[in-house]
Amino acid sequence: MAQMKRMTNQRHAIQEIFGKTDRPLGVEEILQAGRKTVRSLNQATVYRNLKLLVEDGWLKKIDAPGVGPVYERAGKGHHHHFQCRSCDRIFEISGCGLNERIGTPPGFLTERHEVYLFGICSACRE
Amino acid sequence: MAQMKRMTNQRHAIQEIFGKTDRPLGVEEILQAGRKTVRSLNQATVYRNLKLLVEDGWLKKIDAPGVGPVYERAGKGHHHHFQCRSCDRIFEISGCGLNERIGTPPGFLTERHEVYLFGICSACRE
DNA sequence: GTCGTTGCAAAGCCTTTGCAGGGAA
DNA sequence: TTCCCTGCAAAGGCTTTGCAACGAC
Repeated sequence: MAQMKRMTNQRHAIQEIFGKTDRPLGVEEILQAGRKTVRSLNQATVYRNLKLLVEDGWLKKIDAPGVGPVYERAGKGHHHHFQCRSCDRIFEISGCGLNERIGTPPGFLTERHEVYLFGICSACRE
Repeated sequence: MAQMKRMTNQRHAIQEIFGKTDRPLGVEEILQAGRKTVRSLNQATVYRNLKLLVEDGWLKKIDAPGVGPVYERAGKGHHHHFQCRSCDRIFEISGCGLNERIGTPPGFLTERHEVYLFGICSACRE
């Protein structure tokens, strides 16, 4: 578990952003949104806080294929993600629909899985 | 489509590697394996040829979460991948196991999907 | 006053690119 | 001979790290 011993304006600003979004956010989005609250907010600070918040179990890092890492609140229950090939944004999708038993090779042990859907989001379809 | 106008020892060495493996390979693995045939093989050459072979439709690039990109022969039919958290190697798994009608949000259009299983491969379990 | 945090700049990775020489056709 | 391709080194993009100043408690 991380230190997280002091609450700063910067960290508070970053955490607040995740209360106002329903989709995972990338580093640059977080930086831009955070600067609306703390104008001096630095990239390195964002990286450091994201790392701490992940270690602390408050955030979850998602490595969606192709785009960089995105972050969402941890503890949301089992779900997967949709990635728009037009705007590159990631969206949360509910449910799972995967039969895990299928395909695990003999002798292998499957512990978890991730499903990514790719396509066009509703905003980009219009 | 790419140029690919001349066959070089370097490119031939890289292509040959994919005839001898049953799992997707990363850049470093390809470089090391290729140097067994062409000792002067350079990283930049590997990157350039991988890009050309993907554009040419001979290879497929897979962005597995967490590890860097890996490459496999194209045209293998619909399948997904297993990633070992011990050795980080990626394995091909047959079949799909995904219920197609899962969770695409209203207004979204799903065009394709990827499934990643994570766990321990048989070699690492021993 | 402590010492965790921040901003800035430098340093690290990984990947791409510029360039001159080399080799396939 | 042509000009695509390679090796090398430099440059890019993203992320991490060192360090002095700052500020939460």
